[in-house]
Amino acid sequence: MMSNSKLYKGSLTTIILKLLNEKDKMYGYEITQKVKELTKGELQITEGALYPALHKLEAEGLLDVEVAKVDNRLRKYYMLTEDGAKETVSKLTELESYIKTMQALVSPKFSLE
Amino acid sequence: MMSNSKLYKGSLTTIILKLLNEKDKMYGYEITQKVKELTKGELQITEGALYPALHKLEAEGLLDVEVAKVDNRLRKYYMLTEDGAKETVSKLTELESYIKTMQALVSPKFSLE
DNA sequence: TATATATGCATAAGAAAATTATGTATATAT
DNA sequence: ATATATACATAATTTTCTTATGCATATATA
Repeated sequence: MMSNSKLYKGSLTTIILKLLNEKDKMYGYEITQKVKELTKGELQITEGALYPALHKLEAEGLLDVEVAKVDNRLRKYYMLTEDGAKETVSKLTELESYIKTMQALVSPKFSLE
Repeated sequence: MMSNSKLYKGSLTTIILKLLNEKDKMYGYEITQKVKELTKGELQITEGALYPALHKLEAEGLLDVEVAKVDNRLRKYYMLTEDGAKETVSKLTELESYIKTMQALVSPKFSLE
C-alpha cells in the first residue's frame, strides 16, 4: 500500500477479497499490477503490506493457495474459500457503510437516516 | 474511534479538521457528541483516540487551543490555525480521491479517467 | 442519601496494519 | 555487463487505533 493518503489503511483486505471475487485466482504480483492499473497508478500496493496480508487471510481460512511454476519462476495463486466469499460480501458492505458515514460527516447533503 | 469497521483508520484527523472548519471552535467532548449525532451512533470516537489526535494536531501547528471553565469544569477549545485551514482542504480532497479510487476498485462502473 | 450517569480531561499498554529496508532468484531488455 | 521486470519473503520501525485506567465535577434517580 503506498499513496499520498493515509485513508487506505485498513482497505487492503477488502481490495484483495474483491479482486479475487472477480477473478477466481490471482497471484501476489498480479494483484499489485491490477491495482496499479485500475487506480491509474494512484495506489501502489507494497510487497511488505501485501504478502503478510495474503498469509493472514490464508491462515484465517479465507483464502486457499496453489503453487505453480511459470517460466521457471514461482507463483502462488490465491483463491477465495467459501468463508472468503462470505467475508467479501461483509467487507464490501462495510466499505459502503464507511463511505456513507464519511459523506454524512463531511457533506451535510448526505445525511444518514 | 469505535465501530464495526476497521476502515476508519486514518479518518479521524480529517473528521476533526472538517468539524472545526464548520464551527470555529469546539472542545473534545463536543466533537465526540457531534460525530455520534451526525452518524446516528454508527461512529463513536473513543477518548483514547481523540485526545492524542488533538494534541498531535496542536503540536503540528494545525490547531490552536484555548482553555475555559464552564460550570466549574474544564474545557479545552480547539480552533484551526491558518495552516490547519489549508490542511483541511487537502484532507477533504484526499477523502474524495480515496472514495473515487475505492469505487473504481470495487465497482467497475466507477472507473477512473 | 447513596449511586449511577453524564460531562470533561489525560495517559499507558498493547494490537493491528502499514512503511521502509532487505534478501533471494530468474528472465529480459539495453 | 547491467538495469529492469517478475516473483516471493521477512524484519525493524512507525502510525493509529483499542482497551484500560485515572482524576474530577454535576446531575439525575433509586
